[in-house]
Amino acid sequence: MNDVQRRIVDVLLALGEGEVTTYGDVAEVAGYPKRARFVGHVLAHSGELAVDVPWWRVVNSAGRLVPGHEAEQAQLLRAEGVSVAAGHVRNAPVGRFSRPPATPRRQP
DNA sequence: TATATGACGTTGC
DNA sequence: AGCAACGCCATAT
Repeated sequence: MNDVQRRIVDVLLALGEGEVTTYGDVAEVAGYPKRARFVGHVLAHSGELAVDVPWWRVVNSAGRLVPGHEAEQAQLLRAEGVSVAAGHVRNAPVGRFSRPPATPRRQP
C-alpha cells in the first residue's frame, strides 16, 4: 500500500458514528485535493484491505449514496441516526466531520 | 506508450 | 432539481 492510500484510509478510520463525509472532503483532508476519484477506488477495493473501512459514511458531493449499495448504505446510515431519503442523505449532504471551515462550501 | 474506465467534482444551462 | 461537458488521476488492458 502506498502513502496516498494510507492517508486516505486513516481519514476514513477517523470517522465516527453518524458522521458523513464526501469523497472530495476525504481526499482534501488527507492532503490530496485532486484525488476524490481515487478515494472511491480505494473504497471499492476496501475488501482486499486488512482493515474494516466505514465505506457507508462516504457519499458524493451531491449527498448521493453509493451506486449499487444504496439500500444497504441507507440502512447502515439510518442505524447511526442519519436521515436518508430517495437515495440521498438529508442531514449532512456535504458534512465535513472534524475540520475547521478553512474552505467554505456552498450553503443549502 | 496509448486508451479506456471509474463508489468523483465543478461549472454552466 | 437534473443533465451535460470538462477536468483529474490511479488502474487496467
